Amino acid sequence: MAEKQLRRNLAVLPIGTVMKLTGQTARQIRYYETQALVFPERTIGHQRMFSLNDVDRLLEIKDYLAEGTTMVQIRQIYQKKADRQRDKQLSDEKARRLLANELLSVGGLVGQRSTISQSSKLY
Amino acid sequence: MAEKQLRRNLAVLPIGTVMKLTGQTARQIRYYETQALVFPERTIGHQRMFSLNDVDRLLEIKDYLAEGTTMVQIRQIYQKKADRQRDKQLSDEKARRLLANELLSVGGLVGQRSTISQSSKLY
DNA sequence: TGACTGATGTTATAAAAGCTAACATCAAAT
DNA sequence: ATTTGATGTTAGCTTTTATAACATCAGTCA
Repeated sequence: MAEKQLRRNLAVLPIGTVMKLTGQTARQIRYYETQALVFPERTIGHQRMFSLNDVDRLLEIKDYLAEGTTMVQIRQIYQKKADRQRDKQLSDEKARRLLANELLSVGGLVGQRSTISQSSKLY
Repeated sequence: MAEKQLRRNLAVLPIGTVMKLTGQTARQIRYYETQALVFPERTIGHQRMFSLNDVDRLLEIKDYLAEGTTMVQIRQIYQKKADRQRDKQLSDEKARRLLANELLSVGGLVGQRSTISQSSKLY
């Protein structure tokens, strides 16, 4: 019981759902997009589709605004967070590369892969 | 990182999303509803809204049909599952009642409640 | 104080997505 | 040869979403 979960970055929610989930108006949500605070995807017909991560961020934005934080400041907060994230990615990458070299020079066993079960790829 | 999850029975997905998630056509999904295999909720404007549980069930239905199982049979399968579930609910209920009585007759400490954190109720 | 800005409301108009209902198809069962 | 079960297709209508423009209103600041 209780197994598969929705990938948090999968854009599946229309704006109406997001309104209910966040208590924000469509006007607000769309405005936050123009301010580069959230980045919903679009359907072929241009309708916004949000992920759970988007919803979380909107809830955070709500809190920030309630504290009096301005949107420019909020954007900067997320920008810095993204930068740190990017740096971490890079250093992790470097670490992995080093480790891989290490292993290669010793055992030569890189490239082994276990098969991935089908069900885990559904959503 | 990675905390809040979507309640699996919260109806938030429009039929278009469900189509993509299941690979079924709107026609099929709606027909399965007429056959009492899924029970999406409706918006005020009568549009179907599905939960993750609904999506799981639709994927199951897909497998059943591929095996040649008929919809009547599928409905019966779910019916029996629901019946067993109901029985279990009832016997659990009885067990809890007995336990509560037990505790009452000894300590008299029933009715204590811990507060529920706000965030856990968002979705 | 008066103009400006930031955030949101409101309204109009158009397009996309969804709804029901009816008729069509087609393979499998009877 | 019919009937049945599952699905496709089409038409007409409703709901939801989109963009854009104008309105409001509180707070800031010269």
